[in-house]
Amino acid sequence: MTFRLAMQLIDLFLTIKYNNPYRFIRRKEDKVLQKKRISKAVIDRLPRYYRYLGDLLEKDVVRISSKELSEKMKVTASQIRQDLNNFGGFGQQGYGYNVEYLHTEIGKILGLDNKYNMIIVGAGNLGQALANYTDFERRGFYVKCIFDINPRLVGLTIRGIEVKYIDEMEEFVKLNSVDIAVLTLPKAKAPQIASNLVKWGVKSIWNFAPTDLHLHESVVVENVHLEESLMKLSYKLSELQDSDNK
Amino acid sequence: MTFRLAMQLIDLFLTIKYNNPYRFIRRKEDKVLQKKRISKAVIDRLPRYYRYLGDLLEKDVVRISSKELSEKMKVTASQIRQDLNNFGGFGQQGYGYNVEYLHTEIGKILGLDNKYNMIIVGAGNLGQALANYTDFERRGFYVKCIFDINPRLVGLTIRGIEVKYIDEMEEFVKLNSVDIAVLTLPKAKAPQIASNLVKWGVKSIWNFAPTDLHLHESVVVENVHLEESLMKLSYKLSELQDSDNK
DNA sequence: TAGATTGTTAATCGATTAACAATC
DNA sequence: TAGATTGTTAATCGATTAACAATC
Repeated sequence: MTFRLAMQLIDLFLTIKYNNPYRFIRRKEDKVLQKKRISKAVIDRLPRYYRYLGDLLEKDVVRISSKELSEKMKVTASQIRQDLNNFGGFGQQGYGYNVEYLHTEIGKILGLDNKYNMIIVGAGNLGQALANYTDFERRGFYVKCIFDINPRLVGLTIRGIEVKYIDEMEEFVKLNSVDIAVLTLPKAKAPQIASNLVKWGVKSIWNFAPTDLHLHESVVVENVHLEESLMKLSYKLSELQDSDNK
Repeated sequence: MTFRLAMQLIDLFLTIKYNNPYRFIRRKEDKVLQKKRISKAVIDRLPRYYRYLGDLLEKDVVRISSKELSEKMKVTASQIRQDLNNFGGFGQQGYGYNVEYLHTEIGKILGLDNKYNMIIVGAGNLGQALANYTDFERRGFYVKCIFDINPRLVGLTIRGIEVKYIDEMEEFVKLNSVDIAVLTLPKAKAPQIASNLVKWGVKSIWNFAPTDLHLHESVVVENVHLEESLMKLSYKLSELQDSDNK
């Protein structure tokens, strides 16, 4: 009862001072209670911030201002501050941001303070390459098993990770908590296998097959379409040649 | 002289009919002469249109309306029409779009009617995986040579493509027309090697090293940052769990 | 305290969607 | 011709940038 009264007094005060009623209440709702939706554009930039902060950390840089960081990253300081303030105030007026703290906090936002179990489906060249990539483990992503349909690949071991026959996948997924399934297989097989994996309890798909997967909205899908990336490159190349010819 | 007079008459006519002076001339400038800048968002979507049209083509679909396509691709029909009309009118009122024609035209816009010579720098797992990927050739991207610093990899042959010692790269690039260099090497070495490649005449870089390359603006760089893609996935996963807990 | 730099509001810019006349 | 669907303008929406008061 006294709390409510106090809030009302604060509101009154703010109303008079800023001509802006319910400011205090509104802010609380926005950030703490409502958890407003973050735009895709912001999320796309977060890993890049994380990478730059990691690089600074390696160089033992202790603090950085949004202006300095903006010059390194070739974005505006405004955008950096705006982006970060979606998640909270990580800086300090007159000082800037503490590099280690901000790095850690963005890591938490990205979910890098968790551990993730992955399986790779498709032990072809790309699947093997990803299994060999040790950097993922540093961020908490662990490849637990690889599956393939080709008997010649079954039994292989990559960095201690076994390649099993695809028929064993259902049991494995049901017995183990698999957070992420990496699909490095032909596009014809991807939709069916993805759908099964989800049925068996996999929560997210890192999809390298050149097709869009239409799964239940609660399933997280992140696509890596290499061919599309290469096409964008060739678009830019042709554009360049066109302007040269003028 | 008569041409100019005719144009002026058309202008006059349009001015009276549409109360919109110089419409004819303006359109010509916009699309044919001026070649207005296409936004990144549009270019990002082009390869996806290309892929869907390719799929339709395989299923022998002859025509498609923006509405039908929009339902398949889960975008708005408006966006499709708006996107395509950046490059020209490919459709026909009352009919829609001819799938094969549109596919070919988007291919041309993406520069897929050209051939590109590529080299891969870094014959590790990812480099080898990309060298083995035959689908690129179908689109006109040819891997001519692979280079590595590791003597144990030098001499290897992948699909007939030789792995050469990195010291031979300068000569190779200068003697052959290399359009695209694929960087699948550690981030520490990427900036220096990229800079050298550009000096020797390479026009574009497909960069898989987890770092941003700062090269002359005339050089096309397309990044594939796998780790960042995985972080976006883990962000979405944590977001999901947060909302489950509510 | 003075200077610096954030957090945040307001202004601008650009991209998406809606609407509809043109036209096949 | 009537129906369908584009190409294109206008309206809306969202994201980026600018500005500045708050404050370390």
